[in-house]
Amino acid sequence: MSRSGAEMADGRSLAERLGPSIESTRDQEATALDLVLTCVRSGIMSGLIEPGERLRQEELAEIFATSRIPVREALRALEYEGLVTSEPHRGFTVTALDGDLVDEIYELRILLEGQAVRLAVPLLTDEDLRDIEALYREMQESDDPDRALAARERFYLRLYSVSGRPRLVGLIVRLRQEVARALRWPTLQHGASFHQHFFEAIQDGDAERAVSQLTTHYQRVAVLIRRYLRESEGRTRGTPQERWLPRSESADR
Amino acid sequence: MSRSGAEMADGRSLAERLGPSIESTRDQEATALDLVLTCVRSGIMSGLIEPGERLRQEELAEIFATSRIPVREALRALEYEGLVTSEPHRGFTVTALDGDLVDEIYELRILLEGQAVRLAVPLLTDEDLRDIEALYREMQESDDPDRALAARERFYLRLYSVSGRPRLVGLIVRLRQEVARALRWPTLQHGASFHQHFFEAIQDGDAERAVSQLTTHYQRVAVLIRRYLRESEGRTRGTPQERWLPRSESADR
DNA sequence: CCAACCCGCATTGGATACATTCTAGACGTG
DNA sequence: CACGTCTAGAATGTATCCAATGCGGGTTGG
Repeated sequence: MSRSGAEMADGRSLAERLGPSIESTRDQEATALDLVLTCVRSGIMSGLIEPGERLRQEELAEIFATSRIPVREALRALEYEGLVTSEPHRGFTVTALDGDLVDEIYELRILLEGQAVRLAVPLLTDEDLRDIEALYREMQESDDPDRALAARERFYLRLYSVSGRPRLVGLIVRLRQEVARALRWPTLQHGASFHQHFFEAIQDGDAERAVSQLTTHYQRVAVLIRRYLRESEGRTRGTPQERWLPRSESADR
Repeated sequence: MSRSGAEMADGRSLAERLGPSIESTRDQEATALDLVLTCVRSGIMSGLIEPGERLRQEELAEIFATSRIPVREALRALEYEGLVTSEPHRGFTVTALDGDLVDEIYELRILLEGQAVRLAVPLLTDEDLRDIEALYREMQESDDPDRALAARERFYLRLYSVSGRPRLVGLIVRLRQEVARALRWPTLQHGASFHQHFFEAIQDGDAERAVSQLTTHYQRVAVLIRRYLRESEGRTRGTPQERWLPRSESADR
């Protein structure tokens, strides 16, 4: 327990990678649970914490200057969100995305987001469209990638919420979150043009055209991510010890 | 702490209702968390624990002879599954099904189960069909409602798993679980005839006919459940103190 | 030199205890 | 009688401590 930052992945210890996020988030979150939850989630989604990396409760507790209890609850919450995986008495690891999982998630996203679009578009009011257009502009014009990504998520959330289906929207949000990491990877050259076509179809009230745009785009993105995963398969990232192979084939649980 | 069974709903204390399930489940589950999770979940789904009933952590901890920590983690897991709802500093309650929620869940089930059927039917092997037919017969011929229900769930699980989409199947299982309580209510007179048509379509390899059967059946069931909810709205079940009205309109969270 | 066994350590799972925050009901007052 | 306040109780959030499990290194025998 004396070694403070022995676990490395991209050369820096977990504490070093998470440090900045902690200080900016502290005092914004009411409880230690929320602090850990927010920081670890953004760390995973931003790629700071790599897929397959092991998350030790005590190490995180030390980093966040708290006890293991809030850490455990935060990790369990992340497990429900799909971002980490746990096995009894073996601990938590960041869920690794494999090609099959990515394909299935994008297939589900096409199904669910398509349904949300079909339900929402006929119900759009002028106020909805104004809000959505503002988010669209923020997303397209922002130079900061983080801001652009955040605006994009709010854009979709705002649009889909019009459907009046909270459960559907909740499922979509979780699926998007699960693959958000992958969007950091160099897959989104033609994202801007898709968003333009998609938004124009929304503006025109043409749900089917929007769904069609969305479908072909997601299919393409899934292929790109799969290719990226295959290409990066050879070069091992992180030390082999930290690269943590699951014991069983796929404990989906 | 001295009052062992002060909380009643159908006349028996929570401990009395959960007791048998505990003893039969203990030693099968690895951790205390799994024990509480399994017992409370089956208690909710079987109707032993009523919608709207309050679940106090300390009471459950006492019942399961454990501490509050595994109880809390189990309740959080059930919250994620949608079976219980929590509000800060007010505790956990069994999620009450309202008509809108039921409608949305059945809409989602039509979407997701329809997709699973379309994916699975073309892939069915002879072995798959044999297994599925065995489960179908068990479901139709069993006199014990519990056995019939269990067989039905395994029937659908076996069928949908053929699709090779574990995430899709997982979502379906959770949605079915959420409304499983409602199926205890007198809504399924014509269930048998639907299952027959559905199974025959599966046997014929006609996915679209199966999806069409499923769609109209689920739409009808949703209407029946909604009517049942409206009719039973007047007569309060349980003592008024236990009947726990949500404070806000719909904290879906 | 290699393999199998065994012991020790690291890590997770769980229990108890305490501080804090909120709710709900009773009480008093305008 | 209505409304605000106050207080007792409970539920939550967290820390610390103990038990159980799994993994790896070391040792010993062939």
